[in-house]
Amino acid sequence: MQPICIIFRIMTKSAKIAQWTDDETAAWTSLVRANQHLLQSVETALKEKDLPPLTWYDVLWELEKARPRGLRLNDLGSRTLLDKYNVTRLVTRLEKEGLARRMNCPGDARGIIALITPKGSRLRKRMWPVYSRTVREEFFSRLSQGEIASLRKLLGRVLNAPNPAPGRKSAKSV
Amino acid sequence: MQPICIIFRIMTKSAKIAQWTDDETAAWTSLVRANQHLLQSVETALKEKDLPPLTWYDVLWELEKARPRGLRLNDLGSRTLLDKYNVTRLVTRLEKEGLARRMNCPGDARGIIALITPKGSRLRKRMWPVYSRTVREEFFSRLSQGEIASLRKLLGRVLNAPNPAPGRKSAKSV
DNA sequence: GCATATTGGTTGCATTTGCAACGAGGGGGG
DNA sequence: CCCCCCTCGTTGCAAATGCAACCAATATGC
Repeated sequence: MQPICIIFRIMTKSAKIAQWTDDETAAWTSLVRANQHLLQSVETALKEKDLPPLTWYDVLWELEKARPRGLRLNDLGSRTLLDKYNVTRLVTRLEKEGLARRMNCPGDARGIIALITPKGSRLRKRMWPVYSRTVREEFFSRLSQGEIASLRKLLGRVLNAPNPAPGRKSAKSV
Repeated sequence: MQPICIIFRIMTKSAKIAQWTDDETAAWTSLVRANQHLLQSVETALKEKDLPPLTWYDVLWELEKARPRGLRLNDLGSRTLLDKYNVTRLVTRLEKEGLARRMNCPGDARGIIALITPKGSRLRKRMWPVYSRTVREEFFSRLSQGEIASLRKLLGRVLNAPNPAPGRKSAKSV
């Protein structure tokens, strides 16, 4: 009724979305910073022991789990959230180090299957304690089990929401 | 008493740290993935509107807040969690686009102060709605206010914990 | 069956990042 | 004042990343 109300209405049209509460701001920055800090710690710890970066671990781990049949590069990419050109080059590098190898895909002539080698397995096993211990020290040990569970729930909610892709929303890729 | 117990004891010596519960694993991967997904969404949204990447926003925003006295490159780096060589180059790029400028630091001849220009301010203002809306849609809107608050609390705990000495796991760092 | 789109993977090029070394300036102890 | 060491910012070089074009193989439409 009063002018102020009208102004408020008009403002909210465009500004309401743009305004964040204190909690929202802090939650967002904490998320970004916590993640960055943790990843940084892991990378540093790995480097200290002359071990390759975390991305290598992720790939090796996926290949390890996919043993012995291996994994299409495409699937490897979607599991590790790596773009395909990045997968190509990462696998090439792993291959060069003897940690993985490529194989033609039986059913599909354009597909390539990546396999982990014994050397790759051994490297992954050496990386794991460093990775694992850092995350425990910097992350898990600072929260109770219950808190970890609720963190899982909350963050999972952010991820599992149906995400309308720009342009074409796939029905559901579950 | 039983052998199994002894084996367990021995195992835990080295393996306990390395073993993650289901909740721990899921919490960690959710954290990494949620963060990655959100940042990716923001970057995509910005690119769609032909706007510069998120790092530019962060820097511009810090400079905006530091107006009109500006900010030492060093401080700018610590606020944005950027390495110093990265700050140097980012500011150079901004300068080249007329979004910021450098100034000698009065009290300290080796210091450089970065200032935002009006053009920089305008750009930041144009970026904000895109940034803000994406985060709201993909993050805030999927949680209740209470959940956001507890997320803030939990993640804040991860960040604010004092640097613990390695080898000593605090029983409870609450 | 053939033209056309789509998928899977690779590669060249430009941009960005990480690392390590450097130069200039400042602060403290002799 | 001089020397040593530290901080601040920059830069050269190597590696990683993003983008877009590309080829080969498969799926789709007529």
